[in-house]
Amino acid sequence: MQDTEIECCETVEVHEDLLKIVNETMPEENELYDLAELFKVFGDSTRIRILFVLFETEVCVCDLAQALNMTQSAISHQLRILKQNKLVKNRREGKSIFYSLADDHVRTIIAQGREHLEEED
Amino acid sequence: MQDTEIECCETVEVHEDLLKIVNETMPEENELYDLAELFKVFGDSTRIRILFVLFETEVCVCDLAQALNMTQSAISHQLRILKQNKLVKNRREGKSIFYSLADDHVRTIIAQGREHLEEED
DNA sequence: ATTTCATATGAACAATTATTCATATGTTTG
DNA sequence: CAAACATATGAATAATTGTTCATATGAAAT
Repeated sequence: MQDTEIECCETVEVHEDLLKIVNETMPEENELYDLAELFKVFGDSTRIRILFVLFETEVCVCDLAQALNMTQSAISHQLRILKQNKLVKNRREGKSIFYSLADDHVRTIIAQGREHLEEED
Repeated sequence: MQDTEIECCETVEVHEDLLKIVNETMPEENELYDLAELFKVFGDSTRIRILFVLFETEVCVCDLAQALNMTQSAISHQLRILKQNKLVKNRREGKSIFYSLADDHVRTIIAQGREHLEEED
């Protein structure tokens, strides 16, 4: 237990509920951190562009770089981040490495994001 | 039209498809940007914590600050960002301002994020 | 009207991050 | 085995961002 004396802004009855929420329904600190880390991955338009390509087809790094008009290095760095977060997987075929979507949550998450944007005034 | 000579990494047949994808299924530049901006909002654990509280109840700034053990200023800055992105709305009641969820996409997006995390090895 | 309370905001600093450049790894071909 | 090709990675730089501190706004109470 902790020193939880709350006496701000005259709101009296909400406090116990609030503490209950924070203690019971709030995920653990490391899950919150992981969630934020995951969404950071979606928070870059280069990575979003890569994902939109992968929604349609598997593709190698070189083609991705050309299609998105970026350097191979920049794309490679971003693919690494996508892979670390398991949004993307890859396989080797000769000299090339082909990337594809790892997971269908990616589609859902981005679809929900788009819906949210559409509903703006 | 543009100078689209592609001759990298011996992959020959994919190129036309790739260009078709990039030209036809890829959202406009500003939508990509807006999408990334939206997900950046979810990419901070303080804002995630705020949203988890708002999943359960409407709450005023002062109580939020106390519950999350942060300064009023820090919370206020983050609420501003959440509001600008229409994830959150507010109403005045006397001296206090109460914040609540603006939209149910927020729940879906975060739920999908959690599901994705659960599926990790 | 002045003080108090709740919230908002601007400037500054520290920390994080995307891209570039140079180079390393690893596979294939000669 | 050496050269060429596709990709990965480390260091450096520039840009972005979260928090703090100080202060401003705006409503309520005395």
